[in-house]
Amino acid sequence: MDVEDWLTRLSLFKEDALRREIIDKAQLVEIPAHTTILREGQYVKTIPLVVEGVVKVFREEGQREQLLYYIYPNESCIISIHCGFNNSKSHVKAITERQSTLILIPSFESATWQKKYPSFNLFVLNLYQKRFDDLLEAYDALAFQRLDARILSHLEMKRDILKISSIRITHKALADELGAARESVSRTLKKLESEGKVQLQHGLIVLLG
Amino acid sequence: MDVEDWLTRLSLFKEDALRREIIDKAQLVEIPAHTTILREGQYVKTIPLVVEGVVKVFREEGQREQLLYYIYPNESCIISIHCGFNNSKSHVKAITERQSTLILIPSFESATWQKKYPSFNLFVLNLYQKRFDDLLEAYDALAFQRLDARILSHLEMKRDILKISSIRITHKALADELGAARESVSRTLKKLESEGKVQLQHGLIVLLG
DNA sequence: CCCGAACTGTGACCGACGTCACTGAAATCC
DNA sequence: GGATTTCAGTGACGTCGGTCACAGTTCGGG
Repeated sequence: MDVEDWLTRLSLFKEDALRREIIDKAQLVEIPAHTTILREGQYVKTIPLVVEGVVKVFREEGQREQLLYYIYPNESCIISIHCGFNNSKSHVKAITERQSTLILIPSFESATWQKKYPSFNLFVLNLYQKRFDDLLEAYDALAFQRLDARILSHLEMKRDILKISSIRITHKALADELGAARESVSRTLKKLESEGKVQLQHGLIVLLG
Repeated sequence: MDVEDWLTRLSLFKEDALRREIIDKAQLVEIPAHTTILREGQYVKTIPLVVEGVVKVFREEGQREQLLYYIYPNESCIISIHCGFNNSKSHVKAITERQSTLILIPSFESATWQKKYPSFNLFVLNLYQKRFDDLLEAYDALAFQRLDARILSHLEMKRDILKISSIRITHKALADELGAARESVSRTLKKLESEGKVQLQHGLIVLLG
């Protein structure tokens, strides 16, 4: 599979001229799991379009991290586009959650392409919309929900995406994603288990109900 | 001042045809302070473009509210556009902070206008960018900052906008904007006063330093 | 100028969650 | 199959901020 194959499959960009420009200027990369693809304070020169795998985007401060959202196939990181536009630094970090395939599109073209190609403009716009929703949801969770509810909905989200109700994750990793302490997560999971909402095994959480 | 006058003054929309469409279909309204212009669960039919005054946008859940951002002159609420686009319900509330003048633009046109008029497209895009930043900042504050820091930066933000370092606000109102309890805000303000960072008078907070 | 309403200050208390310090259990690796 | 690393469970305790209950202060209108 090369860039052209993926573009055809994604059918995100309608105009032939746009596809040709992307094929010409973008490169396809395979990235192993748990690799940083965007760090804080970095100027962003490419838009990473995820075609396979998952990328996690989060804020980091000191020891704590706070998940913003995940990027799934067919999507990209709005923040890259955002920073490319404003020529500003990134305030977030992005790492691959597992082995992933990305198309790296140079971002300096994006403003031009948005003017020239309606489908590229729509792509960016849809992305902003989606991320805005994601962010609003994340904000909401932080502002109004307690840890038990946050854990549960986080797990449900994972289940819906992976389409498996047995989620392979350690308490530590879960805690990190939620910006919480491992001990609190362990305790809360125990509570959820006693309430019959999950079932716990070593390195594995099974959602019930 | 009518819609046409304001549009000329704002110089946000370049195309004559677009301006004519807006003048034709939009209406200018004066809204008193503290009036709800968008409530939760409502389908949104108009884009409120603020030309004078300030509008506060926030999430509400039970008794607590949580500020998302303010809309100042020349800006609009991205959520209205967002909901118009997806024909989805609003998840936020918006109220005027003071007497405000708005241009209400019917939102069902917005998708068309974005295709037809570059300046309208840019307007929407810039709005998404700005709000995305605002939201990210709000999220950050919630995730990583304690009340004293949040109060201080909130006040500084107000100062920068109003260009006055004496901010006329009650502790209750400030607490609401931060989604905190009044007593905590009062106590924290006292602490900030003893640290020489602010000066307190009845209904007034003066930023020092 | 007085009274009631709105605003502010403060103590007592509590709940949620973070931190520290362990212990025990599973998994992994020679 | 023991040793080591990683993961999970748990008690003790601290901190931040919310809630409750009131008291004191300031303001604005009749």
